[in-house]
Amino acid sequence: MKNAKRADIHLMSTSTGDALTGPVEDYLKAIYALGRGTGAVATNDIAQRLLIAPASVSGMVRRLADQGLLSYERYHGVKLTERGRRAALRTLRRHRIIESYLSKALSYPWDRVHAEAERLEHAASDELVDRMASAIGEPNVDPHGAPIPSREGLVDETEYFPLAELGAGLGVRVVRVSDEDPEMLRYLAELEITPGAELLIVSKAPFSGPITLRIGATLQSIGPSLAAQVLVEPLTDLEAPAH
Amino acid sequence: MKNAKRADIHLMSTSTGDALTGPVEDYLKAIYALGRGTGAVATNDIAQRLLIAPASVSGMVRRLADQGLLSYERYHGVKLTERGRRAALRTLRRHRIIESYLSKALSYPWDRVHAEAERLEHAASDELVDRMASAIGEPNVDPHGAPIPSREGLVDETEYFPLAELGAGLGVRVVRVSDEDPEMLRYLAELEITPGAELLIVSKAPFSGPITLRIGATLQSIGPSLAAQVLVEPLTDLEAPAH
DNA sequence: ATTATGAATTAGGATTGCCTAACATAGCAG
DNA sequence: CTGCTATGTTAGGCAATCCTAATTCATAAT
Repeated sequence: MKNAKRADIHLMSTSTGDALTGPVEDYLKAIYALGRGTGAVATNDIAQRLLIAPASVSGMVRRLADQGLLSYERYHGVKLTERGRRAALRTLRRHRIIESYLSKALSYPWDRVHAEAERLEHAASDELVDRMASAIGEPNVDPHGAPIPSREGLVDETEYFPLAELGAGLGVRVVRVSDEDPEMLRYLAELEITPGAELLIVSKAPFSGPITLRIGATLQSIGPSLAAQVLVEPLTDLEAPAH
Repeated sequence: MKNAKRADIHLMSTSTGDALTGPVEDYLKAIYALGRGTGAVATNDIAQRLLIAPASVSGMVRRLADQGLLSYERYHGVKLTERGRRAALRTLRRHRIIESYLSKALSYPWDRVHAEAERLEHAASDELVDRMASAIGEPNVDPHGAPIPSREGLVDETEYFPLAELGAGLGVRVVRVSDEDPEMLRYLAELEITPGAELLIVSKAPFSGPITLRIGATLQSIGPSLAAQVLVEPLTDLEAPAH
């Protein structure tokens, strides 16, 4: 019972009594993202995502397993338990609500909401997050199009297509873009490639060449690595953009 | 140069390049509060305020001195340096802006804004805090009446009188109440003893007895320890409340 | 079946913050 | 001026996280 107070210091999220630290929440988020909810994740991939040495991940992962947040077999990767998954989704909800709130209520620039939310998600109480959500009308997606888990821990897990993988001639609607790189986000905004935008894949140069898109009235070419970060859904013929 | 990354983890406030941890910001705030800006502070008092063992304070205080945030002589208390004072005021500004924002923009209950701000102040960027401030019209005081330091680190340091120290017969305006105890705040709100309220000290029972106040049309008695938490300014005769 | 290669783990450290127990100092009371 | 009591400090530890270096394991290629 000694040192009982210790953990209070970086204690997070003032909520349903878990009390996870910031780093722990980050690990869970990373594992969730890498494993798409369920599915085994390699410790090296966690390390890479969090910019942490692989050795450090081994240690942390053991502790998380002890806490029942994930199951773990030496040398065989990691899988979130139901508790771990719920904790990850709670953090994800916080993150995305905060992003949405910053964007809508405070006109926070969309390329920077991610970084800000990355810190606030560990400090905001459930009450605050809920107030933010209701202040902006309980959105279902964040500014980058990522689905926001419900209070009950349900998420839309629909999978969309990376723009890079679809063929020329197809009309698509942008559903979601990757949110981490501010510079990329600024560029995408400049091209008007944002969630909801409709565009036509005009052509794809071979050998991973540039992809030409018609966006509104203009044509733009983007590289395949950028196109891989843009998730889209095909438009039905009925709603195909006029050409 | 090893372990250079370490500090990034709990790194705060994304700002003018300092990068103080949450605990460090808390120490500086405490020392500022106890020393009223300048003035020597006893390590024991810091310990008491932060609910930390005195021994722990000795250690931390040495580190803060090494970082040039305070000056410190063994056995003779602690004093903020100019840098320390500026850091404390920055945190104080964050705290109070956040409180004000939560209260005004999100209707956050006034007895809980303190606790929430206590965590957010270590995570919010300067940009966010500034956006919050301008969203609510750059307030000068927080919901409890505490003055908000300017971006440049200036604060109104006017001293007011604890209600407990003034004599019967005097008309006063409530300027500020202590913000830490939610229960007390709820009670004060119930009595309508909130910043801006005008009231008349009707009588003071001797031997630290209750103080009777006329608030609007009603009479209320409060104990001296509560009255010590309420700071007021005397009304000029011209604006004395009608009786 | 053996071995190279890459993935993952252990070993050994560092840092921040906090704790308890034991010791030291200052400052006043006599 | 001596000694008590307050207050403060050191000593020794622990827990969370991270790091580098060295080692172990899994597996695919010989």
